Amino acid sequence: MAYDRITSSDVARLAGVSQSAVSRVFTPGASVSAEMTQKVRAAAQKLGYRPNMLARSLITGRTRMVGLVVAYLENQFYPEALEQLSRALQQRDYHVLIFMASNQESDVDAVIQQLLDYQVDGIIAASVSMSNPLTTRCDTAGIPVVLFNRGQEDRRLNEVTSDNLLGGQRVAEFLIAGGHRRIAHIAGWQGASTGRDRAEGFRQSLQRAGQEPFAIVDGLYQQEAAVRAAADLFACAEPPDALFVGNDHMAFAVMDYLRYERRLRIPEEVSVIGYDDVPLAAWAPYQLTTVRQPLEQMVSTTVETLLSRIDGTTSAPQKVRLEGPLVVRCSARLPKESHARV
Amino acid sequence: MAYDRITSSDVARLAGVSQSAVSRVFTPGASVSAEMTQKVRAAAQKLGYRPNMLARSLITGRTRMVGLVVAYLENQFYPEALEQLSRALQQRDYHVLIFMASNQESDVDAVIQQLLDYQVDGIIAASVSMSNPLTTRCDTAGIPVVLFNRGQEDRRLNEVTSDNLLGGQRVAEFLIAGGHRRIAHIAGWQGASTGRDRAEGFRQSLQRAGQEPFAIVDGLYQQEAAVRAAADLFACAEPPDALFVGNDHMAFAVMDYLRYERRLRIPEEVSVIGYDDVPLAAWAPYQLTTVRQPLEQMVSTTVETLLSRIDGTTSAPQKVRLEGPLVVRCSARLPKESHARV
DNA sequence: CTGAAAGCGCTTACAG
DNA sequence: CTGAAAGCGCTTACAG
Repeated sequence: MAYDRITSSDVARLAGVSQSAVSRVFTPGASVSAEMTQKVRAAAQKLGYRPNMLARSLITGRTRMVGLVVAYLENQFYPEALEQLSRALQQRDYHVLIFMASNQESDVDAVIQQLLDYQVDGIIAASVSMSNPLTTRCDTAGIPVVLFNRGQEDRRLNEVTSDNLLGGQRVAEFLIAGGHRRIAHIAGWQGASTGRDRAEGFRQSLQRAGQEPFAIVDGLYQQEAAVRAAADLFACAEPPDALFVGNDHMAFAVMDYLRYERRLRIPEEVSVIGYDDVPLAAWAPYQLTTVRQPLEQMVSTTVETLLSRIDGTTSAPQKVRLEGPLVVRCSARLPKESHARV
Repeated sequence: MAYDRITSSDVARLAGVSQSAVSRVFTPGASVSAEMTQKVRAAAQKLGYRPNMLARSLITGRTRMVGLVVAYLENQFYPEALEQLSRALQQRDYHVLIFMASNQESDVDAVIQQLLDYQVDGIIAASVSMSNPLTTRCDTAGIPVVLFNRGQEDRRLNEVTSDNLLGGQRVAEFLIAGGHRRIAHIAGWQGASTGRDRAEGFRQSLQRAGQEPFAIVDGLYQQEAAVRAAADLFACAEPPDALFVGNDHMAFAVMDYLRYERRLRIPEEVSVIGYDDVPLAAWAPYQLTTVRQPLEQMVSTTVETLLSRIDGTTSAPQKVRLEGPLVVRCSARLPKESHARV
């Protein structure tokens, strides 16, 4: 290094005390006299000294870094989650090492391995799944991981999701109550628990009401795929009168397609309901009726869960499912006796 | 630690070699025989050993971590930038320590100080400014910082921006050519170089054409402030016939206000032009004419600049200004002899 | 409360 | 090419 950093020994020399004393002054809870504290702080100040976190971490076994794995930031839900997660962690004096991953498991695994190399204290995986071997690695290394907005059948993994099954049910019920009879679902990616659960809830409620779904197609959480699906759905003579789209992100693209390409009026000619309630859903051009994911709660639960596992307070992995309301706006026809359900 | 990690000594013992040998096998470019490599790798494999990056960093003085400071992820420009920046860095085997900061300088400073504590190799500050003392700290510590999408008068800082002055000029010229005579500017935050430069370019071109701006008001890069400004502008008898809005994010809110609150048709009754060309600008409801920020180039330039400064290849800080085109869509009236200028 | 010493898990001259 | 040893910048028992 061309630049010589200032170490605790430099401070000790200047203050005329031992290096251990300097260390203690910067270790909360260590026993040091007021006089010592003052002398050391003065010297540290003068030299611009700050403890090297790396060296500290090597000994304490704690880096106060949390790894965050995230897939795509295109869907507005994720930047929001990322921002809130970061802020919450920052507030508790944890820092975020971020990794972008594709949905491919091999990619996720590589990324998590690197996180482990950096000795993060815990991992938050947002909307990606982990392989079994990697989960084992984290487990034996004692690094807790919590899955954010994604479920996976592994008891070693913590999970925070919203109640997607219930959400899917509510959408179907609302649409049925609105008098729709040809209800289709452009589903979230069926490789993800969220996509599957929402579809399953939808299916259940329809069946309970004695209706057949018009169709259920996988939109893969991608706008292009969703629009293609919509195009197929509306190519026939008797198209759907309602569309449940697996998330808001796809729903926006579908709405644009329906209005601008097919010249359909929403909700007069076709109702559309989304999932997530991202900020855009409330904007004037969309006014999307959608199921809200309780982001704040999801974030705080995720952070609490992770930190308490890091502290060793909680021993058993938790699977938390949070409820979110259907937010009624103008993209879907209202039930006869319209009562806003927020 | 309840969990004992596997160290190079463990591997050395199992392989029957020295600890240094193990280290060499995992150090690219070190001289080791094929036989040694094979023995060590086998043992490492068996134990699941991976070098501890922290310990390595302590010696090498390089963490291969880059600090990224970002303010708000609400404006779609930033998640995009963040994603691309992360991926580019990841590809070059650097990792991103992310911090959210407000626009307050004190907050930014605190955050950067923490980045320094973690011994990051370099810092990217997206749309935030740094105080002088902090810049000095980074400088004496030998930590290069590059300002992304923000300029600041300090020769020690690297900078990557688009040519905001030119962009502002082009917008004004386009609007003038379109026959507008009452052109207002809801500017980007005047506390930021981007906001100031865009406004200045706008002013210059108007003046050159012998026009007075209808008004220039600070929109603070916030949607609420921008809408308030628009409300004021349109409260009078003879409102503007064109609006240059300081970024797309504000422009969307302003368009919604104009259309849904004031029932104005765009561009028939009023033209709107934005800045950034985020993905949303191309969506059907907006079709926003806007100046593109060449994000890919900005990202790659930022990464190149930072890494070459980290490597010590480049010694003098660079200020790079990249040009971006005016993307003509449908939110602003076209000049008489309409020739698409992309 | 304070200091001398050991050690966290590595890399890197230094001999051989 | 390989090993023994020093050392990166800290924390933390251990004596006093």
